[in-house]
Amino acid sequence: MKKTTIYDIAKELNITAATVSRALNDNPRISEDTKKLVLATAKKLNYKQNKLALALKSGKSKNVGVVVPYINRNFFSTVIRGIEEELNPKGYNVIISQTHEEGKKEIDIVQNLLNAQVDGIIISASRQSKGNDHFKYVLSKNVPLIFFDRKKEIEGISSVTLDDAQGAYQATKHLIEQGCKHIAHMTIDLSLLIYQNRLAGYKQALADHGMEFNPDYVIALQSEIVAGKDAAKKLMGLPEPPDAIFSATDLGALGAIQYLREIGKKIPEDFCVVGFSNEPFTQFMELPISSVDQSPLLMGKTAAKVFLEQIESNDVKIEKNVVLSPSLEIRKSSQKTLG
Amino acid sequence: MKKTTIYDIAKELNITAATVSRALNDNPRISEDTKKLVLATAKKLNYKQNKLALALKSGKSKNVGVVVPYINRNFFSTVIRGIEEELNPKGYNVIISQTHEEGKKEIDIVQNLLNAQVDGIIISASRQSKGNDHFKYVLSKNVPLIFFDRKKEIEGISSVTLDDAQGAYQATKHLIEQGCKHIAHMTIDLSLLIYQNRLAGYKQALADHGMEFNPDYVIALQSEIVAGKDAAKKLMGLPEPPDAIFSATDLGALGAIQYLREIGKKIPEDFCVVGFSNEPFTQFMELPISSVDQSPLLMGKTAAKVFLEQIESNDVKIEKNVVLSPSLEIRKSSQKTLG
DNA sequence: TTGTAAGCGTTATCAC
DNA sequence: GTGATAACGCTTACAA
Repeated sequence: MKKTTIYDIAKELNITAATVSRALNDNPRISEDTKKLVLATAKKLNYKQNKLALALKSGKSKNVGVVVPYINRNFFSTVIRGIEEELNPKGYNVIISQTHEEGKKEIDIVQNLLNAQVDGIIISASRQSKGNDHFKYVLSKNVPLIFFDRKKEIEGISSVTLDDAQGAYQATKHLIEQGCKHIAHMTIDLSLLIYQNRLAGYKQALADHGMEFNPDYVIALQSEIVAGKDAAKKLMGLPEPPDAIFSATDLGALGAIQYLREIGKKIPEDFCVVGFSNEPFTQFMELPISSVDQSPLLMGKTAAKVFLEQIESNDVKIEKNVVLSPSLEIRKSSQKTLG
Repeated sequence: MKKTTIYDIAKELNITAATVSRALNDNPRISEDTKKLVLATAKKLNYKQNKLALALKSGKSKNVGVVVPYINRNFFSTVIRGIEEELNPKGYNVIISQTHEEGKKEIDIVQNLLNAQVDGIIISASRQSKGNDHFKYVLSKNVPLIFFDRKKEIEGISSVTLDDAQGAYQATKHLIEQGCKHIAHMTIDLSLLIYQNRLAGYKQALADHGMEFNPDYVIALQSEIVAGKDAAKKLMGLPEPPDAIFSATDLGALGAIQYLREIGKKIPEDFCVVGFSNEPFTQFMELPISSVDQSPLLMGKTAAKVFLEQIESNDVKIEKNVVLSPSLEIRKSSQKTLG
């Protein structure tokens, strides 16, 4: 079955394609009669607009590229869902790509999206992202670029991030208020801004409450449960072991909890733990884990809105940096006192 | 910065756009010299092929639509990841859309993807999918359509699914072998084929082992933990309560376990539970939950391969139905005996 | 080996 | 109010 074009409709009605186009676009200079006729035959011939032709002509593909490290991480897939829900009603499609945290892949993907004439790119930088040239290049092509969660400091590029420091501050403060005296911190990759900020928030909270910062209490791990267990073991082997852990990841928190229970620690009575990300599993556990929520759905929607603003204002270089506030979800793993 | 086209290169070299095009496409009839020259100036002018123009001309957009109920479900996002990993290296982009389980949205999305001239559609039918006309329509446009996981029986349409019955059979058989005498089954929506098949596998396993099927032991719930709890409560209130549950979802299994522990049941000693989907959280729990793995990554890759085959064979109507074998992951929640 | 010109399906700018 | 025509950027017969 051949695809019907506006020419087919034109031929059918003995008018010209231009008229058909105008009628379909509800151009006021077209008579109601012809409009009705065109619409009717369009339906009859099952006409569907070819978006590619429109895109080529207009220079707008109505596609937006979304780039994440991995798609099957709850945080990222939920951000994408937020973006989708905001952009689809406006007629945009979302093209997703994953970098697998590779810097090279990130460059390729951005280039590829540009070739595909996307109208914008919404991206969370990969862990090994190299340089900023590919990002600046996007701007030079007049294509809006918006960072979310993991940003890079580049002039003229907007971002939607979480106030990681504040989240860490809240978590640490909460632990202090629970009466914890020696709070350790598990982190991942301190070359990433988000983890630097979480560390900073942790430190700040300690300082604000007259507690000393102990470098031995900060331990970096790979985002895995096993690593969390090992780290907890290490911490508990210190001359003065901690009585609480604020982990920059939920899996780290989980691993720590597993180890602590193995050695007979009672949680939250003897030991408190707070994670970060509010992954779904944290609430499913028999011992639900307190965690800092990153509101990924809102982050996605916000990033999409920033994109739309840039498109509408027609100025790619407007830098807008939205910082979302985290919210601490207090659960059993850190709740000594009720209420 | 204006985008450079092959015309810009042509002008620069005082040749014609056609020659440039051929040179870039490594056409053997172009002299090595001009090729080199073209490539060099292409690089110099920072030329990037406009995929839209290519798509319009060739009729192939190099985009594939992937449609799922929700993207932020581990199963679906992992299938998408599989599709991506298979298709990206072949130069395809993946456009994702979510139906939110709505039949109407499914129709709109399919139509929209067709307008966008996708080269194929890979879809898991929405729960409330209405009719088959929109699917048949895709075929009539000569666009390959592939179902995964949730399929519809339509002649000429390929699918990649899991052998749900076999998975259910394995799970039930395993429970029987653990010595369970009264095995209940939690399901969700029996209007969906996958749940029908899981029920069938459960029944078959019972029959094959001389156990009677008791309709009171089958209970349908919404895919939520609370519902799982309630259902477990109901089951335990029966004159002859079960001593095992095979749940068609992991969340259902989790809810059941929570209730059972509340009333003091020892798992797996007194009661065994097996879930379905092998969601990540099942292994994180303090009491890891046995579950049937659906190998979503493989499912995605396989669906992508089937799509590629259809594209290459140039015949949309080749029906190929791949059925993947599930594998039961035995964990503590159902492991009375070791080994 | 390279140039010419048509065509993919739209929309926009002139005309009339 | 409608028609002709050019243009978006690329590929591809057909010529030369």
